[in-house]
Amino acid sequence: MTAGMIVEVEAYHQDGDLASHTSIGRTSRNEVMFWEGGHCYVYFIYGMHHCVNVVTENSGTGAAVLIRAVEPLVGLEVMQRRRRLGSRYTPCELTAGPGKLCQALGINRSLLGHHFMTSPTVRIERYKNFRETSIACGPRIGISKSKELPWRLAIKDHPCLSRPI
DNA sequence: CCAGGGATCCCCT
DNA sequence: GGGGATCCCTGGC
Repeated sequence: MTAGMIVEVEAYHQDGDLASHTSIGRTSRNEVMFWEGGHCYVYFIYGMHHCVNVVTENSGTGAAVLIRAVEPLVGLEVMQRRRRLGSRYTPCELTAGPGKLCQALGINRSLLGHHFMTSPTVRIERYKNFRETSIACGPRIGISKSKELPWRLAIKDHPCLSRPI
């Protein structure tokens, strides 16, 4: 088993967000983003990487939160093998980035459409509470449209962020 | 240390 | 037929 604490996310929404996969309407690719909140939306990008999202909102609304960084907590040796890192690495390198964390946690499209509360292979549960003042927000990364939306959220100054916020 | 480019596949136009 | 919610390695300073 591998596990970690989510430390950085980005929100995507059908309404007024041209960077969202759902901004073009419902297609076979983005279908799961229109399901009930709590489902797992995984997509493959740049020919080599997976990204994992938690669907949000009610059924019929195309919205999700992309998980961008995790602090690794359980199964670090497994993560190291999956990431194909040598012996010199810092724990955060395992999971500080949306593609990296999918590789480290073994997430691929076989999990597409699973539910994070009921799936036998992937789950999200409450771990810690953070004050609102310890959360930072800023522009999302790697997009060209709707850049202005401050929908990247992260734990302030956490060492495992994909980039400082 | 940083900027640039290649890898490589799926889905939409 | 082409772009993309990325990553890693290279080359130049």
